[in-house]
Amino acid sequence: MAYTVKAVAEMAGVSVRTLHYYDEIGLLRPAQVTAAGYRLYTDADLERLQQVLFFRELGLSLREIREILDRPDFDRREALRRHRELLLQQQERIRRLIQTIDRTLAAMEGGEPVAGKDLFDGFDPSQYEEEVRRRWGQSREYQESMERIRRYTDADWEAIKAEGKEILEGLAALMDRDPADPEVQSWIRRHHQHIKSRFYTCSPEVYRGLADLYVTDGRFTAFWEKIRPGMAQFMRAAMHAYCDRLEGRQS
Amino acid sequence: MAYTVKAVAEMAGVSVRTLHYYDEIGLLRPAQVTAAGYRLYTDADLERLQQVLFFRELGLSLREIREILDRPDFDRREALRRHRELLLQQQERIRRLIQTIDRTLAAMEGGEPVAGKDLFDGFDPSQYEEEVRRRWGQSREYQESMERIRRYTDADWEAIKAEGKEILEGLAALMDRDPADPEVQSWIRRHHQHIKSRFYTCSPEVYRGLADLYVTDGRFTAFWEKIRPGMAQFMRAAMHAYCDRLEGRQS
DNA sequence: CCTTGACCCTCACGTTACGTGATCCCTTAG
DNA sequence: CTAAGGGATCACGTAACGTGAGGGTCAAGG
Repeated sequence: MAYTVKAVAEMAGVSVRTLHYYDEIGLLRPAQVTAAGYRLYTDADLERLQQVLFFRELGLSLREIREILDRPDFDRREALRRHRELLLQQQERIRRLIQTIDRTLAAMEGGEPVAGKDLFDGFDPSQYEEEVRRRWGQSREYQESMERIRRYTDADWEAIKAEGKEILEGLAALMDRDPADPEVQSWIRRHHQHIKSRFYTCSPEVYRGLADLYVTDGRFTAFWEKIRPGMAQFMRAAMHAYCDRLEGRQS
Repeated sequence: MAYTVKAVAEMAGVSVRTLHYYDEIGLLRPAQVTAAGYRLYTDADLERLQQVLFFRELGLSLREIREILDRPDFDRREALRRHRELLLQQQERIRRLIQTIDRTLAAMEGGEPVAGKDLFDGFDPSQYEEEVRRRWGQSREYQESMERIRRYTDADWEAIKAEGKEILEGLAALMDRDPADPEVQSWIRRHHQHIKSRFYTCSPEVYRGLADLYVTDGRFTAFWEKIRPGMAQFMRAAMHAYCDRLEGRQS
């Protein structure tokens, strides 16, 4: 019925120091202390610890947790709702940070062109080559694609680059429209082969992804990173082209 | 050409203490120190400070910023990309936390029923009454709606509650399907009047929102909070019904 | 020349939620 | 009786400053 610090620490998956600290700040006092100063915890203490850990997991401060647990008249729902608001703000902030980083990366990579085969502005396939090889190296499509690429001349690269630019601008134009719009569907079908030949693989998810381009950046990026590493960066370039167009700038 | 701490602090919008600290840790040493120990900053220092603040804004630690700025061979892009990964992880974590809070709130509110007119499980309109009155109190629809509600008997409330449950389950069933699916469109049209009479207002955005239900939770919530405070909670209840259905549980 | 007020400096402690020793005490098995 | 394996209490370290305390510097006005 009575547990020592070590026992509790192991059961709850926290350190002994943490229990000492919770005792110190009055968040979790052991039910009993022996003459020798040993802390002894009961099942009720364990239950309280579980609650503490739950709220800690949610990101509340220990002070707030103490308020919630000690004051029965404290409005827990209101506290949770307030905390939820904070989390939403953090989420929004992080979203903006990621956006800024993406723009910065794009600018940095625009500033120092890779001079050789920078297919699309801001998309450098060589950077992901290793991972791509690991994931698709065995597939016939990959082999064929590499073979094709090996035979390209400088003029070919120029043509491909121009074509890529066209695709980017097409994507930018698409984002205004309804994905169910037959014109959009037709555009996707028209460019299917181009995209496929360049990116080695194209699953049904990619089509849905193209139609889904207008969704928020967070989901957008996560989606593409899952489907195809490196693709997200290409898609972000398209996003930027779109934003530029919105702002009336000509790229 | 030489600025004192105060001048720099005001220009950059940081505290004097912050400049002291940056000097102390070697992140931003002033170009010159007078015999009396006064720090004097140059334009070059200001420029460096701008860079420091930029990276700080992105959430990098001061140690990392020092590495980035001091080592010209340091791969800034790689550092940014790594940081971006961290941010993505944080984002995912926060998303899960919010989800947990929502479930907790739903459980808490299920645990202590409001006993009176809890229309739908987890949706308590009285909670938002004040805001609703501020925003729509003047409208004729609101007045009429309140008048109707005032005349409801207990049996009416029971019926409405049952109907609400049906709508929730309908929504849950919808989420598997393509929003462009004619059946989905028809469902939305069928229930339009019901939803409208219950929520006082229904704009075209709401229809698009219904069709958009399958998007990620973050965007989902933000969208509904914008369209109609309190609606998000109702919609989340639908989400939970959906999840329960996925897990084979019957609610 | 002296004062006044604005500015500058260097400690040094407080913040959060513990991690990491150092040093010493208690309990129990062999 | 002893050794091992706890347990306890300091006490300092973490990141990025905020917030005084106590004292020096500088330019302008009397």
